[in-house]
Amino acid sequence: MRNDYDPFRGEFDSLEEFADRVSDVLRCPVTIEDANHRLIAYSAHDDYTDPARTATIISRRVPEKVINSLWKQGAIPALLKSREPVRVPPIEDVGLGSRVAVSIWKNDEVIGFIWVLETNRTLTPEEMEWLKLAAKAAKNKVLQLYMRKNKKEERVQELFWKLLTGHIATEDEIRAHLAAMQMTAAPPFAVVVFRFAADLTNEMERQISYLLQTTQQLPLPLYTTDGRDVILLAAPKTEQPLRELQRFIESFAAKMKERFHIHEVQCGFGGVYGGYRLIEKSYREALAVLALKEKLGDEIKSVYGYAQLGIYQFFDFLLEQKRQGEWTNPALTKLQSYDQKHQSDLVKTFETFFDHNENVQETADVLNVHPNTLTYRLKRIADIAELDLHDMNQKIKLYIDIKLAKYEARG
Amino acid sequence: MRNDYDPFRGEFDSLEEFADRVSDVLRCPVTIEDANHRLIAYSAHDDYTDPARTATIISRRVPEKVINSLWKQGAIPALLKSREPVRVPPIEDVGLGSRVAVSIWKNDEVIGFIWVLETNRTLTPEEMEWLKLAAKAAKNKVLQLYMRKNKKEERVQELFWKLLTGHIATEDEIRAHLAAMQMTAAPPFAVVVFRFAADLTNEMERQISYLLQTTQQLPLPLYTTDGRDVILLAAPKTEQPLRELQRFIESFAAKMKERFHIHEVQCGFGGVYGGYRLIEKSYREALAVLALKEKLGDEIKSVYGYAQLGIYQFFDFLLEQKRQGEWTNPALTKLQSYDQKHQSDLVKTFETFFDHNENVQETADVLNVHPNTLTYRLKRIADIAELDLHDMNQKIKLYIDIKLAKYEARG
DNA sequence: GTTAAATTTGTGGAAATCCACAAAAACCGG
DNA sequence: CCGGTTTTTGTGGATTTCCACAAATTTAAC
Repeated sequence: MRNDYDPFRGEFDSLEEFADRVSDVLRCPVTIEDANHRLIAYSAHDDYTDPARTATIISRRVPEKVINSLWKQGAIPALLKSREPVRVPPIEDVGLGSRVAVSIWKNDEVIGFIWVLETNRTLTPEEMEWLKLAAKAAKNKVLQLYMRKNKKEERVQELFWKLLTGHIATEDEIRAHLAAMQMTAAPPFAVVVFRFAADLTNEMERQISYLLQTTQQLPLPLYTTDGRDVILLAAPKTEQPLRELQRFIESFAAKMKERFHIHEVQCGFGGVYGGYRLIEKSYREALAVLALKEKLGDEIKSVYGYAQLGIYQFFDFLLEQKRQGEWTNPALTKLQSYDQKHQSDLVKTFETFFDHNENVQETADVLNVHPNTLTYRLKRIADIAELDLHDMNQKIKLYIDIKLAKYEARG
Repeated sequence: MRNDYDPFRGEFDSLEEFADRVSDVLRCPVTIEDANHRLIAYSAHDDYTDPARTATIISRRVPEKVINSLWKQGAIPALLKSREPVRVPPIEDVGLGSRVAVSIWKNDEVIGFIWVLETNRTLTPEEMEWLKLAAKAAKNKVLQLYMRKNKKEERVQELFWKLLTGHIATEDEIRAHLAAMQMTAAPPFAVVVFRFAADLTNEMERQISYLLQTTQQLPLPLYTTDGRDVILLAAPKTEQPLRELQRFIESFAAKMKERFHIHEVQCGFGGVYGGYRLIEKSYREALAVLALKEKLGDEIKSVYGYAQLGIYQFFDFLLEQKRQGEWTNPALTKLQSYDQKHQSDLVKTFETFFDHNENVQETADVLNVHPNTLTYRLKRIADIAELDLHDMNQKIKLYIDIKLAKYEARG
């Protein structure tokens, strides 16, 4: 093995040409990706490619499920840690044949990957060394792309902030801006905000950016950061945008935890609206969700969307009313004083019952009492508070007042 | 029979003396009542009285159930129509023996009654004529009482208005005033307002006053009128004041209808509070109930108490909020547009379901559909509105927004 | 006009609710 | 400590809900 031999010395006009060269040298199909698994270049004259590679080329990005399985399998973590090539055994589930990969570095940062599909042969150790040289040779070209993207990114971010703060004149103007940047963001939109425990470090920003770039659950045309917040514009594509967003957020939080060990991510998202001008509103709503979560904690732990806030949406308003006027709920007062006098838990019982959708069984389990005990207490509540338990209206009012009292105590 | 003979000629020091005289002449126990069936005087040296009379004397008023049965039986209507004596056969249920009664008139108005208990004899026609003379003879004495009462009544009303409008300094001051008027009104209080279709006539005022004076369901220490409104202070005596008030109002409305053919009485009552100073608040709340009933009509037809208004209590606030801000419920919007497009009734279905306490059977009956149809629609609603039907919070929000939209449309 | 989708109605079985009634157990005031 | 009240737990049976599945019907779309 000649250590000083480098088959990739010299200049290449484009990364495509380079990919072809690598492919020729290694006699295998080659794919070059950026740090976020977007396709940068691929070798053209290959006789065989596996389904994963085909899909990658078609959509110009590695399918998310492939990325996920490469994370689980350990290849990507390894590539992010070391400059050595990594061999990945076939993964049938996602149509992945056997391949070898190497990461492309700039200083201490991974800026891309080269993938070599081992179609009907296996790379020799010598060829693995060549692959490392290929990674080095690719560095400058990949970097150029990277810079170009960053510049564009800055302009886009500026636009995003204008949208978030409502400093944009007309819908038409916005469309013109987006077109100028080759953005194909189409309504409806919702603003999603992730809030971390502390201000974001560069490291974290990169990791977050990576997750956002690689997700394909829903289009995320714009994103930016603000202190502890990551703000993104999501463009749900299904008829059930809320569920879509919910799923995205949950999987995002899970990945942050699994892959980067970042826990304690709060999240909120605003309404899903059709117009660009309502992005501001959606942003405000997302922030409102986060503010409420801060206050109410567990109460709305699994709620992310403004729409799912339900009655909490107007709690700030009600609280204001309550504080200035003499807002009392005699029924609640009676229950509270009964609880005090008899050391009982009628208020909590009622609240829990409603928290669990008026389901007797479930509530009884949560409270560790017999179902009959629960119904007995409810009858008692009806007596004491002079409440008609068949009247939704009255029940709702009591429920709201209980929650409002809690809210007041904390707020 | 000597037509010019009058056994009751001459002066009497007191009505007691007069009652004894009548009793002597007719050889029967005698009771004299004012127009509201309050005891004015009774003959003392009687050997036998029936339970009804005993109760009347003990409590200084005719028991309400006795009054009720006398209305049903027809005696009182007859007495109010004619100056002739009326014989009432025994009514076992209420402990009423056979008796003869006559009304005492001043101009065209009945100001009292004389009751003669036929213990072990029956009045002769001649004695019946004497009884008519007795009624005439009693007139002046009864009238004096009447006037005295009216004067007091005026002072009391003035106090009541002060309470209703909050123009009273301290609790002590109020107690002093009440003591000075020999009023034994003790908290807790609630203000009840009956609102009639048109301004009250003198005739109606008398009838209403009659009903209020004769009711014994709960103490009504004060009352006054204001245009179409009759305002009263009620002092519930049980542990369940709301139910007590509800019953009172329903029976009052029923009696207005049965006895005086006055329909279309609206009613509202405010909170039940312990302090005199909160009478004003209770009054405001009672008026708020009436205002809401005007707007919402059937929606809250059977609601009288402010406490039973439930969520409607804060609808004015919410509406204001809705009108100034961009308050939208995308879920509701989606349902509405779906309804429009497919000529369906999803919104109404949901609303009805909640109006009927989430009871499938009942709601299906009301909507005239199969229960399974209802559940199908609910699932559909959950899909379209992206609503979690197991989340009380979200359901409540939608319900409120539906009602709020209705309220807005009318208000 | 045919086909596909959405809606309504039906059936059946497991689970849950509702209700009345009653036996324990805990609590309270004298 | 007793006796009465309140609270908890238990039992049983009629009714209702929940769910899945399917037939019948209506509606919408091409």
